Amino acid sequence: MANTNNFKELEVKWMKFWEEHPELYHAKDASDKEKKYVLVEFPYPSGSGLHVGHAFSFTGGDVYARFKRMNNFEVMFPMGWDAFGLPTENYAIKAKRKPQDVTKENTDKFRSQMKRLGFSFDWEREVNTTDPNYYKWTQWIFIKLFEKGLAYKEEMPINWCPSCKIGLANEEVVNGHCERCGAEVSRRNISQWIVKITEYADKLIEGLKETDFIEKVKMQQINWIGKSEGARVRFQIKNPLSADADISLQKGDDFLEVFTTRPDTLWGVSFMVISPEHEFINKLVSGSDYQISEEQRQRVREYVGQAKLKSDLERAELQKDKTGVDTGIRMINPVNGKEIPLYVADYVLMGYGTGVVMGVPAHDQRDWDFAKKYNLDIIPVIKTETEHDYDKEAMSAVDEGEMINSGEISGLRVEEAIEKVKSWLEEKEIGQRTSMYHLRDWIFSRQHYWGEPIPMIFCKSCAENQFVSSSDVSSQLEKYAKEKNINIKVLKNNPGWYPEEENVLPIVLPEVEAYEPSDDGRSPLANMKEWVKTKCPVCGAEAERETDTMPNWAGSDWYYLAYVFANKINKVGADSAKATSSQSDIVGDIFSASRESLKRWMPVDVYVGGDEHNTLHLLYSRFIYKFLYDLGVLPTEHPEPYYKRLSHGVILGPDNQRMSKSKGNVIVPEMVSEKYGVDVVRSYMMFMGPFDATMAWNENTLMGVKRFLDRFALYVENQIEMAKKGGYMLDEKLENVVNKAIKGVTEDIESFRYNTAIAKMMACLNNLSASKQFIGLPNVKKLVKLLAPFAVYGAEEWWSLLRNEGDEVSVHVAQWPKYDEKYLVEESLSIPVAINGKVREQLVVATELVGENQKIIEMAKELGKISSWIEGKRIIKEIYIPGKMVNLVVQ
RNA sequence: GCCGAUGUGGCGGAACUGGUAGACGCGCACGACUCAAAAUCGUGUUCUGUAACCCAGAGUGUGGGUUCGAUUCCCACCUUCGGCACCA
Repeated sequence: MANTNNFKELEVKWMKFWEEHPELYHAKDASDKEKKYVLVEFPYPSGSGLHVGHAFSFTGGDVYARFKRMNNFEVMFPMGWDAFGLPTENYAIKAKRKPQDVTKENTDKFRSQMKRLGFSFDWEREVNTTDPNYYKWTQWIFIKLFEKGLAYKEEMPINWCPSCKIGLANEEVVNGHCERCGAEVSRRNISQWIVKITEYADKLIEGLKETDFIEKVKMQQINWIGKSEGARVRFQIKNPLSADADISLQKGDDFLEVFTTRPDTLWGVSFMVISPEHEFINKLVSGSDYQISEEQRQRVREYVGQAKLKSDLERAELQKDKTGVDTGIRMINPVNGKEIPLYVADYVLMGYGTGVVMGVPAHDQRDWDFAKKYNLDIIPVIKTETEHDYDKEAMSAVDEGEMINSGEISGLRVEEAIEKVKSWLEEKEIGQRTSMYHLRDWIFSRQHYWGEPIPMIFCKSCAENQFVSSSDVSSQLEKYAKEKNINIKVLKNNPGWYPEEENVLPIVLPEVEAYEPSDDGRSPLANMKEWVKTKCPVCGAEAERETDTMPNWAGSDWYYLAYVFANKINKVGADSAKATSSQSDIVGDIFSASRESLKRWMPVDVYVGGDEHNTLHLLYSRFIYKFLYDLGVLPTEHPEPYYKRLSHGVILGPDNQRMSKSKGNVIVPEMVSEKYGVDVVRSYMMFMGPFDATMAWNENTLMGVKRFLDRFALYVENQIEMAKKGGYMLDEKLENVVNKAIKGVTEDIESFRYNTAIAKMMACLNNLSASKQFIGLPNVKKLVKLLAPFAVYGAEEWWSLLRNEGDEVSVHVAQWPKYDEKYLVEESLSIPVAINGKVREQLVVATELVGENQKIIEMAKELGKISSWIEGKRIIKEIYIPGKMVNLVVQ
């Protein structure tokens, strides 16, 4: 019998059975059933195997998938491997092995551990990002990004991790340190591929409305994108030395542009500040084009020099103490013609806005700090009902009130003023409405081996010839652009760069001798001279392949789509050497070839993942989905990849600390399963607390769950014995217990409240076993089904003992039990009776009397304790909430 | 500092739209079984007062408010956690 002591035997038995019946968990493309796409984040297959976090979140997804499957949905619950990445590469270097082989080993290990834990993954849809037939399409997507002008090459300072020897995206730098290894990040100039995710900033905000993510996740996404609406405003530079001086600013020769979210405060501007990195500063200190004294020029030069020495981190740390220098330049405020000084100060960032800000000390704390220090005017332009002391601090972030000291807009309310000034700026062509984003473009190049090669070719000859405007090359380029349907601008913006021909994809990672990245920042692939050498698709000259690879995110940006047509991704394992580039059955791209399947399965209904991926992975993958959608290869109507996002919690070690090898508090699911059985571990993890909570592992609580499962097993056994003896009286009360459990468990699983679902089954079993009566085998079967999503092995065993002719071969595809309303109604119920809101006694009434309000109140008053409570007192109010309670207000 | 959460017994946590606070589990106490222990089973378990109760009072971070009635709604504050941080 299936108690938790012979669990090993059962696990072996049923694992084998499921292995022989893959159709149980296979998601059919063609089926009359409604679809349900349940996705859990695919893991990075590390060498140490599945950890508790994996087991926990996968179980959460698995319970839901099984539940939906039993509720007659065609469920897709796939699994794959996000297998590119540094740990494998580092391990391979150390162990002198091929990353491909290491990956194969790790994924095999993960797969078998997952099978043991009883996850109902559809293994026919397994994908692996390092499979050349998978990354063929990752590369294809990149080519499309390039063709649409969303990927460009740029020489730019990047965040460089000296320890990992890799460029990092802004998103991967945490407080100036490498997210992965913690080393301090420095700056380095490297030519990088950049993806223009900023182009989708608005769509990524808008799209959130179409999802059912929890508020927290939506806020994280919105904050990360950081949209501010405002206006650009041009301020004239007063009195340049000569009108035709060789000064080129952003849009002309004699003005500087600022970005402001509050154009209404323009009358309060008493100075301007420019960032030390601004191009104008270079011109100012090096030339003699502006009428400022040599002394001032020298002071600016010194200040800029000092600012350069500070790291971003230092600059941020010194935020309270604002420093700056008057440049000597005077600006003209366009709204009132007032002359104001231009300062240079490092609290103004070059990377946001225009690198120049207007100082409104009365209404911005930073400007106020600066104005106080340099004794600049503080001009209030907004008046609110409360008095404000401008000597103490700024009155910042005021979004209501009345404009004052502001010429023709004085008297307007703030919102009106903002609108009016914006229109006025546009009318007079001094500025225009615009938005700024905190989100930066996405640095897509990595200088490592174990990643997808970026499928681009660089032709030096083309790059050079384009600029000497050889008409011959130019026409060839135009011809190529036309043929490939690429906007010629894209090619001109990236001189010499062309995508690989689609029909040669995938560009397979060659096997190299050494995987170590070089200190000069080039990827190990650069050493593969033969591989690097190729022909220019435009001029035919000798050209070079890109040697950078893609970031980790690339493969996970579209994997939820890959599952849908996994059968078309010709799996050849992780061994690139055996890869074939021909997939004759696919004409054009695999997305278009899979329209029907995509239509059927997308979007993902429930996406289970960790908080750590709520910003980056979610944002990147939503971006790629939207891009593919706009490209027209996704046939879905929903412009978002995931409908619901579920953020799973974290399991801490028994000491209430995050698990780590150094603390020695790591719980390994495989070991615990070995000791107590998979069913116990799964059920315990789901019982610990809410699915999204942070909880400490506690073996005592686990023992409680084990006891429950043992008692359940014993109960089933006893019931079967009783059935053999035959003849039983149906007890309505027990029917009520069973049906209440069905209702409760069903509702709880539906809303991912697994902990209370299990609690309800415990309560149910406690009630049933207390009675020691036979409840009938059909009822026993119902209970087994309720437990099936959690205790997958035990349930299968009990089912095999209980099933009749014609029943499903596996409990996991059996019909989920339905409760019967008639058993939910109890004969009588007990209504609490309160005096002044405090419950004093229970009134037991027959259910059919519940609606008779007056009668109930009278009965309540007659109860012994109640009558003594109200004796001699005046009843002011009598309240009866039908079926819920009686409250008598007395004085 | 800003944004978002969070706070309930000795502990993990229940209480879904305001209606019996503490489900379920752990722990603890007592009892049964046992030579004994473990395991298992049974009973009790928010706190205070009482030998004890069908007794009384207090009680969901703090202070106020709305209500017949508040863990739940409103206001102010505090704690802890997560994210962002000179973003103009």
